[in-house]
Amino acid sequence: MASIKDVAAEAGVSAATVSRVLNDHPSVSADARTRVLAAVATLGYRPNAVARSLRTDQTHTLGLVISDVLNPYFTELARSVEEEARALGYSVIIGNADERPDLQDHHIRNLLDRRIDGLLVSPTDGGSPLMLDAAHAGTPMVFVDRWIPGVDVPVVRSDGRAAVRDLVEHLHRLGHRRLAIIAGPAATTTGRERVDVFREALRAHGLDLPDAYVGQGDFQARSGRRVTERFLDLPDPPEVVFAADNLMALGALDALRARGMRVPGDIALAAFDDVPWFVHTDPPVTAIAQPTGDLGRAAVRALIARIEGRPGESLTLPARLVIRRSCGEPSSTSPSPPPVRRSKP
Amino acid sequence: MASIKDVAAEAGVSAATVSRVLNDHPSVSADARTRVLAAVATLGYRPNAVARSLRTDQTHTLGLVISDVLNPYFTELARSVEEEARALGYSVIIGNADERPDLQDHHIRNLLDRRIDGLLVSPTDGGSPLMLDAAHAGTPMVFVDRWIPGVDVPVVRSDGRAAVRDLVEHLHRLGHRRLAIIAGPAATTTGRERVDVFREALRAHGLDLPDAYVGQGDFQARSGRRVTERFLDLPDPPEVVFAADNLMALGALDALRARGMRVPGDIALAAFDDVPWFVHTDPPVTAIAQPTGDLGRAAVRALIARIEGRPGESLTLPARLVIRRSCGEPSSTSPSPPPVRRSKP
DNA sequence: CTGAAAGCGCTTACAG
DNA sequence: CTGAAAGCGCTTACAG
Repeated sequence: MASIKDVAAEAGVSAATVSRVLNDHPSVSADARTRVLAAVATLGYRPNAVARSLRTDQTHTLGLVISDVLNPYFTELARSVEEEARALGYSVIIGNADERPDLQDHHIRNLLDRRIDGLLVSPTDGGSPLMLDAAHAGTPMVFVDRWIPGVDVPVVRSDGRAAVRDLVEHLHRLGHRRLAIIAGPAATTTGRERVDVFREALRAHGLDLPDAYVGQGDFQARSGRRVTERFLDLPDPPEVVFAADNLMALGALDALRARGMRVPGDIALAAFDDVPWFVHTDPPVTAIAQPTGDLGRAAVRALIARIEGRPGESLTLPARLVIRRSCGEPSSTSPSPPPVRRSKP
Repeated sequence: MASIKDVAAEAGVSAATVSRVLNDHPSVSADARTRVLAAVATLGYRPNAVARSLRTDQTHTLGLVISDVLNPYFTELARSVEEEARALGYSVIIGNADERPDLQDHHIRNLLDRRIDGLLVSPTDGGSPLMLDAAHAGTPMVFVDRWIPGVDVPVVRSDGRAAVRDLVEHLHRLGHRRLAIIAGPAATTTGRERVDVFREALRAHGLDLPDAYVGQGDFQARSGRRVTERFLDLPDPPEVVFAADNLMALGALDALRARGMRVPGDIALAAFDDVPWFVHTDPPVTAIAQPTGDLGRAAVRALIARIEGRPGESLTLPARLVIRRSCGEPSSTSPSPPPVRRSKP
C-alpha cells in the first residue's frame, strides 16, 4: 500500500505538506494542494489509520459492549448507535458479552487495548474491577440500558415504571390475580428494577408477589423456558407470566407450546421489550416498548460530549405499554396501536 | 496509561527485554522475566495494540461486512464469526451495510484504513470497484452467504437447491398451483439463485413462474409487505407466497394481517431462513433453515487460512426444509421437526 | 507556505 | 541473554 512518502515523492513535496493537505490545514499553497491531491488519486492513497492513531492518540472509534447480539433489542440499539456515531464522524466496534461477565471483560480489555476514544456499555453484571478501573481512570464512558450505581458515569436508559403500572392495571382489570415474573439477573439494574417495579405495582392493587412467582432468568431464551416450566409445575400456577425481556418471553412461548397450553386461555403472557414478531405470534404479545433508537442516539451524543470535554448528560426516556391479545381481550378503552416498523433512514 | 518504557524503568531493564518477555521470546533470563512480570502487574500495564500493529503490520483483526444487522440470520452469523475468531486469537469488527452498497463501501474503506488482516463479506451488490480492487490487491478475503462470481475469493455458503425442491414438492402435494416469490435484489447471488431454483423446481412439476409472480424485494421487511400487497391486488392472486428471506416474510405477514387474510386458509406462506419466532407465529411458518453457525465458523477458518498463507477453501453446506403449518396441513410422511434453539457454547 | 526533525509505543535484527 | 538503534506511517511544533 502506498504510504505518505510515496505520495510526497509523487507530488514533489514533503510528507508534512501531504499531511497538511489531507488534514485541511490552512497554510498550504493552492499549487501544492492540487499536486498532492493528484498524487493521492493516482496512487489510490489512503492514510494508515493505525499510524495516525498512534500519533494523535485518537482513534475516532467508540466501543460498544452489548449484553447479547442475539437479542433484537440490543441489535436495534447497536444499529442506532452505529448510525449516530457515523453521522458524527466516529466508527464503532461492537463486543458481544453474551450475558457473560467474563466475555464482557474480554471485550472491554480488547477495546481498551485498541485505545478506543470512549466506551458505551450495558453491563451484564454489577461491574467488574476492570470496568470500574476504566471508569475511574477517566476513560470516557456512558452506560446504556443497564448501569452500575455509584459510578460517576452518565446513564441513558428508559424508565418502565409507568408502563409496568399500566400493564398491571390492564392485567388486574382482566381479572388476573396470580401474577408471576421471569426476572433478569439480580446483578443487573434492569434485572432488579423490573421486579421491584412489578412488585410495587401489584401492591398498589393489594396483590402479593410471592417468592415462588419470581423466577430467576438470565435474559436469554433458554432460561425463560426453564422458569416457565417451573411455574407450571407449581401446585398453584400463576395466571400470568411477565417476562422481563423479549428472549425470555420467547422461551416462555416454547415451554407453553411444549405443554400444549393456550395463551391467553390457559395462561396469559406479557413481555418487557417489544419486537416486530410480537405482532404475529399466536396470540400477539402484549409488551412494553422502549424508545430504543432514541436511547442509542442519545448515548452516543453523551459519550462524544464526554470525549470532547463537554458535560455529557444522563437521560431517562419513558417506555410505554402496547396492549395486544396475550393477556385476554383488550379493554375497549385502550385499543392496540398499529404495529411499528422501522425503515431505512 | 503506562507505556513499555515505564515498565522497563520499573523492572530495571530495557524496553526490548520487556517486549521479549511479553512476546514469549525464548532468550530472556528467568530473573529478568520475573522482574518484568512484577512491574507489569504493579503498573497494570497493557501493551498498546495500535503501536504494536503499526510495527508488526498485523492487527489480528477481521472485518465482517454484513448486509443487515436487523436480520436475525446475519446476527447469528456475526455471533458465530466472532466466536470462532476469538477462539483463534482474532477480534472482529462488524460493519452493517443495511443492504446499501454505499454503506457497504463506507465500511470496507473504514476497515481497510484500519488495516484489518482480512475481510469477510456478504456483498449487497455485484461488487463495487472498491471491493474488487481490494480483492485483486491481495487483501485476504472470503465471501460468506452471498458472493461475487468471477472473483478469485473463497465462498462459504449454503445450497438451498434441494430444500427449495422439497418445498415445491410439499406445496404441490398440498394442491397449490399458483406459486409466487418475493425475491431479493437481482444484484445479489442469493437474490438471483433463489428465484432460479424456485422456477426450476416449479418447472419440474409442470408449473410456470409468471413475471407477475416474481416480486422485487430488497431482503428487508418493508419490501416484503409492499410486494405482498401487489400480489394480492393481482386479478389472479397467488395461492402461495415464498419469501426469499425471513424479514420479507415478516413484511408479508404484516400485509396479510392488514388485509385480514388467514394463513394458510386464504393464502400460504413460506420463507427462506428459519428464525426461532417462526415456531410461534400464527401459524408457524414453513421455512428453509441454513446451518448458519457452521457457515460463520467455516468462513472464519477459511479467512484465517488465507491470512496465514494457507489455501483457505470454499465450502457449500446444504440447507433443509422445516415444514410447519403455514402452507396447509403437513403430510404425515414429513413430520415437522422440533424447534431448534441455540444455546451458549 | 514549506521542510527537517522529533516522537507516538512498540518490535526486532544487530552487536556484544 | 541483553541493550541501543532503527523504523513502522503518520502529525506537528519549530525554523525559515
